[in-house]
Order: sequence, then C-alpha cells, then structure tokens
Amino acid sequence: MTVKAPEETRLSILKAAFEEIHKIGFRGASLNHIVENAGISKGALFHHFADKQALGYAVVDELIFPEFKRKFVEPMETGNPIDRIKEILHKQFEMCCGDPEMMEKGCPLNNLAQEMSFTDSGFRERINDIYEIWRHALSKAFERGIQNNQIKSTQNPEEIGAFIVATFAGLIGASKCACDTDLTKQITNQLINYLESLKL
Amino acid sequence: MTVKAPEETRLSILKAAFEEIHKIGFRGASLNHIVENAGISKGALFHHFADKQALGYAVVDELIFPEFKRKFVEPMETGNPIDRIKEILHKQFEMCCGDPEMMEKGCPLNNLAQEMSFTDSGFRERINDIYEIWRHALSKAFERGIQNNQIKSTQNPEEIGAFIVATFAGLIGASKCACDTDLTKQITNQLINYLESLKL
DNA sequence: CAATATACATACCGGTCGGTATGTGTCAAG
DNA sequence: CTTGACACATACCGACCGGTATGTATATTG
Repeated sequence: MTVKAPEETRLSILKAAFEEIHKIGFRGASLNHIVENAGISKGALFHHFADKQALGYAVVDELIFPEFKRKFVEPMETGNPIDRIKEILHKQFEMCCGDPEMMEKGCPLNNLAQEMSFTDSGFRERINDIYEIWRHALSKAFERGIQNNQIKSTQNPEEIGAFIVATFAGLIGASKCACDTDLTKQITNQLINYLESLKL
Repeated sequence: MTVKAPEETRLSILKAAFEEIHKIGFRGASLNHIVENAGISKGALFHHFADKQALGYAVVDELIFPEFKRKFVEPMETGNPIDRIKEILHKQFEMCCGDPEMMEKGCPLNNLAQEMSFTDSGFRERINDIYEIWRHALSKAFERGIQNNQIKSTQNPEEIGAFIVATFAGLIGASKCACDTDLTKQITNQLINYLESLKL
C-alpha cells in the first residue's frame, strides 16, 4: 500500500490547473499558484507532467472533454433534438442565475479556444475535435428528427448542428461579457425561436 | 516644428500593441515586443501610457471601437436591416477566404472579451459598452424594419439584436477554432435562414 | 536483505516580465 | 540667451515565470 496514491495527486493537480486556467486563462495561469492550490510541490507537478503545455492538454483531454461530452453530447443521442437542446439551455440558464461567478468565468472550452487557437495548434486541434463531436451529435440528432417527422425535411442537419454550436458559444460568451441574465434570456429566447422554426 | 510628431509615435505604439494583442492576447502581449515592432523605446511607451493596462484600454477605445463602429454599427443606420446584415456577413466571409490568418486570429474585440472580462472589469465594461451599442443599433434597425413593413411585427427587435450579436461572435469564434471556411459558410447560411424567417 | 524504481519535496536557475530612474536633444516662452 | 517643458532613449530593477537538479522516503523486486 502506497502512502499516497499518485493518481490522486495527479487529479488534484489537474483540478487546480483547471480552476486556474478557467479563471485567468492558460497563459496567465501560474504553475506556482497551481501547485499551491493543489497542496503539492513543484516536483510533484513536473513528475506527472512534462511541461505547462502537457498539463494544459491533459486538462482538456481528461477534465474538460468528459464533462463536455456528458453535458452536451450524450443528451443528444436519444429523443427529440429540439427538446433536448431546450433542456440544455434551461440547465445552463439556471446555472448562470444560481452562480453568477460561473457566468462571469464563461465556458472553459470556448475560453481556451479563443485564447490559444492561433498560437498553439495542439490546443486548437483538441478543442476543434471536441466541438466537432458535438456538431456531429447534433447533426445525427436532427437527421433522426427528420426521419421521425419531428423536423422539416427541407433543413440541412449538418448546418443546423454547426449553427447551434456557434450560437451556443456566442450565448455563453455574451453572458460572460455582459454579466446580465436578462441578455442571456433574450438570446436564449431567440435561439428557441430558431429551433421552433425547424419543427415540422 | 518638432523633430517627430508625438501623435505619430503614440499611434505607432497603439498599432503595434493592437497587433500583438490580436495575435497572443493582452496577458501574453509583451511590451518589449511592442516597442520593438513600433520601432521606439520603452521610454516612449511609458511617456505616452501610464502602464500596460492603460495601453490596452487605449487600444480598445481608440482603435478597436472606431473600426467596430464603422464596420458593424454605422451600416445599420439606414436601409433594410436584413440586407445590411447580409452585406456584413458577405464581407466577413470574403475576408476570411482572402486572408486565412485574419480568420485564425479571430475578432479582436471578442478575443479580449473572453480573455479579460472575468479579471478586469475595466476591459469588461468597455467591451460590453461597444457590444451594447451594436445591439442597440440592430434593435433600432429592426424597429425601423417593422415600421416599414419589412419585418414581422410579432418579433422583438431587442431580442433579435442580442441574438445576432451573440451568434456573430459565435460565428467568428467557431471559424477561428476550426480554420475551416466550409464551417463558416454553414453557420452563415443558417444565420441567413434565421434572418429570412423574420421577414414579413 | 540489497538494489532499484517511484513519488514526491526543496532549493535553485536563467530569462523575461512590467515598470522606473536618469540622461539628452528639441523647442517654445520669457 | 536662458529656462523649463516636452519627447523621447538607455540602462537598469525586483518580481515572477517555467523549468531543473538534487535529495529522500517509500514500495517493489530479485
């Protein structure tokens, strides 16, 4: 039996790194802050991760991606796509209202995408892969909706998926900058408006 | 007559700062790089700007805001709002295709919004003011459209404005991350789809 | 029981950061 | 002709950055 499980240490570093990156971005994130908040030493950090970049990639792969999948991708696998998206929007809105800081910090994935895409293709590709998975899941869901006579057959499922992902990112981003749940509500209303227009 | 006009120096600093911030963000931006690219000294920079923050604010106020106003706000002041937005989207798409790096760097305003909003309220308020001006211009344009029997009177102009601003930011952000003009086209198509659904 | 590998902690490193102190040439005002 | 304000340039500062070298306790293996 080990005195301390290394996987626990690794996870505590990942979680502290996620928080730091979520708050002040990857570039601004200080490894000193991270080891401090994780309650471990710098030696431990560099034992588990080759460098800051590898830590950042691991945060995306091992924390952000699974959570994103659980919240946004998996719900699209069954049922009426429009209803599912409405549920996602509703949960998101409730979370914004319940925890204003969550709104102000924005979407961890979109934050990283906008900050790092241009200068670090490793981040860009990882993040784009995640968005692509969501776009694909949405596309498949709307294809299903068309087959089930829930969605107008004249619509292009792929385009719809791309549009929803972009608009959702825009919604979270606008809320973050405005710090205003009224604005969030307005945008959400119009997104629902758009979704309704796709109904058969 | 002065040997060199101070306003020219100031402007060259602002332009170099804008480029640096656009490429690697405000936090990542190095004042050393900026003075180097501006072809001046650090003394000149700190003669014209109190600190890095003041320089960043000046970039928003004096470079980004006027350009944003010219490209997005002023076109909304006359004519059919839907046509105007289509023109903006068309220009944006052409620019993405013509200069891929422009697409990869993303929107300077949205980049700053996502990077700085949470930790610097000065940035957040400035940027939100600019977006608010666009939202208001869009709202007024759609009000006008309703009065001119171009837009369905059942629609809420304010909500439409908020939605378009959010979706546009999402569009640019998605393009930046995906580096794919096909995706840009898909999202643009659906945004136009949405706009058409507002027509009377 | 000795040897080795793992999982850290501590102390430290060169480099870059934002920012400052000080010197200097220019020019308008008195 | 002097003075002082302006518009810089140069040299430098402490703080913090990401990263490393080294030491050590523990667990595993032969």
